[in-house]
Amino acid sequence: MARASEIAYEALRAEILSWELVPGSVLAEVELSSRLGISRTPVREALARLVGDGLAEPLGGRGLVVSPVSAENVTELFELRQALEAQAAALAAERRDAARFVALQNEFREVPLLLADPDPGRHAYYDLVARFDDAVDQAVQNPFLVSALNAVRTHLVRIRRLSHDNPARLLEAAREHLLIVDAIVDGDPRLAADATRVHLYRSLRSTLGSLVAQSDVEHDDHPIPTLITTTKDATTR
Amino acid sequence: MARASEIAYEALRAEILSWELVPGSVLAEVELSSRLGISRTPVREALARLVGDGLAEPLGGRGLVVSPVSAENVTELFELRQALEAQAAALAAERRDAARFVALQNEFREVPLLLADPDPGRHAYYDLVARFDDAVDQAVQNPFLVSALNAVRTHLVRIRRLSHDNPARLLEAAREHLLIVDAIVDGDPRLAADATRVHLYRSLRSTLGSLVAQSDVEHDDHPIPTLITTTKDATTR
DNA sequence: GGCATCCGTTGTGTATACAGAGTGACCGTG
DNA sequence: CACGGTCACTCTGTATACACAACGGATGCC
Repeated sequence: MARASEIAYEALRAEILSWELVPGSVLAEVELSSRLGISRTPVREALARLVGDGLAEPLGGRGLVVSPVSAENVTELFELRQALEAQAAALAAERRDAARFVALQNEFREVPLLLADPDPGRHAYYDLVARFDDAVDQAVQNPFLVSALNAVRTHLVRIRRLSHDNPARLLEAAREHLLIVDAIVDGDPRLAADATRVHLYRSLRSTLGSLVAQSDVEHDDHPIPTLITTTKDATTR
Repeated sequence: MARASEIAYEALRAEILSWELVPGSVLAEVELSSRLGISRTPVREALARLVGDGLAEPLGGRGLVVSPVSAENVTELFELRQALEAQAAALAAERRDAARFVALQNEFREVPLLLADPDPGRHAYYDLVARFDDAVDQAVQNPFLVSALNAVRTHLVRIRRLSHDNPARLLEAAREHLLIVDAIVDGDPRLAADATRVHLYRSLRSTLGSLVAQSDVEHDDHPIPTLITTTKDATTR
């Protein structure tokens, strides 16, 4: 059995990323320690790591809450993401193992067949993107860059629960990804970076559109101000 | 009086950045708690934050050490830094408060006069660069990007102690910075990003040259393998 | 009836005590 | 003399107990 603090961190992180703990939820140490069946000490360590990840933040100097998610957050996050992923794609194009990306190339070409079935194909596509990200991480050979990318991806997981990509968008995204993979296979850093920026620009536009739409729906049905807020400051550390 | 864990974190962080704690130093909880005059609990919290910052790392699963610094680290760090600072400069060019950067422009123009006195001018120049960084941070209005930049700058502080910039390099750097400021004042994002990449490329070359030279000196005088290592893995989180 | 103050409760921050595991040294044997 | 085993020590990980500060409610005064 691993350390209790590690278990607590993984559990809380998973609950936050899966929206079981919605933004704004209070993270009380005693409540969590009793719920997780461990003492307060490892819970404190887990909470400190969550604050470091930007998933939790202090609330008025007393207590912690799950950090909010807003449209401003998404735009700001994508500005960072664009810089990181464009650099990663460029470096991957220079240092890649060609065979591995040729294999990914073939997989991305078959995504339209994959998405014929709407729901199982969705997850298969997300798995493929995850494998692409792993391949890029290994190709760049840069712990600093990979660490920063993983931090961004953590926040993206929460956002993905907000914006439900429609099948048409997924097909577009697959074509955009394929272009990135092509550039990496060709060893063209400039094109890889530019194709990445194109993909992320369209992805952001799609995400924001989905956010606004869902925000309106929520507003009509039952107002949940904690889900989509217009808070401008989400301190990430 | 602030929290003891905060004091411990700031103290240890300062000692690591100032090379009072050299890379490879063991960070034992009991020793630190007695030295800092506090109990182990806040020390543990401080150490956890240092690991999160990448300033400390586990050693073989038992105990923590101050993370090493190597030439590979510097190159990798600059690959991340280039992506972040180029993006920050571009966004700053779009969103800047023109007056503030015009003031910086005048200051950078007078750096040659400043560096007439070698030693006091050095610190005055570093202060100017710090104010420039602050101005960029405020201009970009992006907590995620600023947070990532601060993480990189933390590591740069340690590296700066290794590579002593010579006056000629500082003059060059000032000219390069001035070009970045010019681009930001002109509201030219593309030029701001490109000028930033030029500056960082030359800065990296200078740093690496200084590193190798100092490494040789150290090797001749008294070998300190912990200072300049060829370790390829520096886990940053 | 409204507002201010006081007290109780709750929750964080810190200290200390305990358990388990790994490492090192020392002793015994081949 | 060398190698292996065992014991003890030291370290981290966890639990618990205590102190202080803040928030909320209730009560008394204006």
